[in-house]
Amino acid sequence: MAGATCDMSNILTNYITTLYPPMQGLPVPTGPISIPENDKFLTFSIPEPSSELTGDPSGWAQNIPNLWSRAQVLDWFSYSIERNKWDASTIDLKQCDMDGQHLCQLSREDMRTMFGGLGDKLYDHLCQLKEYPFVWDLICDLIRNEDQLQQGIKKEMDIDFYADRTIDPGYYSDPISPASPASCASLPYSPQAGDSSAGSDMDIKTCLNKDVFSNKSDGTPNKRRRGRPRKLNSDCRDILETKKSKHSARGTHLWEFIRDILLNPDLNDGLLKWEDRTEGVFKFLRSEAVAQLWGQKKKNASMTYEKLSRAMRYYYKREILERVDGRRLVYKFGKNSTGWRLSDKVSQ
DNA sequence: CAGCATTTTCCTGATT
DNA sequence: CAATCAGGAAAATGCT
Repeated sequence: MAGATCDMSNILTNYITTLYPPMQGLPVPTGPISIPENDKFLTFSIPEPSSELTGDPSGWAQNIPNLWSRAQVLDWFSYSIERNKWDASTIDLKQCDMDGQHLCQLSREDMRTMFGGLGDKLYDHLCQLKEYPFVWDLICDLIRNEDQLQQGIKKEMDIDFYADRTIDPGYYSDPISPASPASCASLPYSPQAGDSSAGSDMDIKTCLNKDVFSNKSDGTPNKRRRGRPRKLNSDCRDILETKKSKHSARGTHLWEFIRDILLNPDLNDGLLKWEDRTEGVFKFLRSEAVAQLWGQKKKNASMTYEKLSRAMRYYYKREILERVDGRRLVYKFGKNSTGWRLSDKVSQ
């Protein structure tokens, strides 16, 4: 795959923004990226993104938030205010004077107190940025597995990259939100109007406005949820979803969701663990927490491990998972799953 | 609109 | 006993 590096880097850039809408419009890191391959390193060059806005004068997007300088923090605030079409005069800029480390220590509540309705947006975006390194890990993983990369790109691009540039807000609300252990994980499920990170520019303002008053006034068609209707009562947690945009599944099937958590041990806050990395055997450590996250992704607060596991069992027949007998909470990836293997020695 | 894919929900019964 | 596992059924939603 030596000669293909140039093409590959272009593809990668597209791939990233396609797969991770939260990164849309963000400056993608440029320059060389090295991936260990056997005992040498392969170096790819990531070109300047050709996308529209690249408003990042101080380079905050090139770094993880923790490492931001005061200037970069300030820049990020400006960017966010602009991006959310927020009225800058309502923000006290003195509050923005802090370094990245300080910024990262703020809780969602802090943000709300300091920045009102914008607080949630800021907090969510920050969570995404913290996950940035993970995105690169994933990309590296994909590169190592050329097959998978090709397939993935083809699939994703066929579907929506060339089709239209409208990003489905519900699609990638949180790439791997089990990440951000300290911050996001401890949050109670917070059902903002629309997905908070629903970055799609088109209705971000609407979302913001709804956020403030959001009481699920009606008028919304209120579609039914996927699956057989619940029997009744359960939990009348109906604070959810103001509107359900399109669908959310595409590209994020349950097994992929599980795989992606597994692939990111640093940020995988003890949710799942590999039992046998090479064989693809893994175990749920916090089954209900994983189910909740899955539910969050699908905007379904009533997801439980019980139901999630039913879906997992359906994978046996399709050989996406293999059965592991006698071991509770243990599953194994099957031959029809991809993207989890460490050394999928790719044929030349 | 039909039919398919992929869940989601429920349920009964068996195991751990 | 509480969690899980096993699957069958039925139903929902998006896609082709």
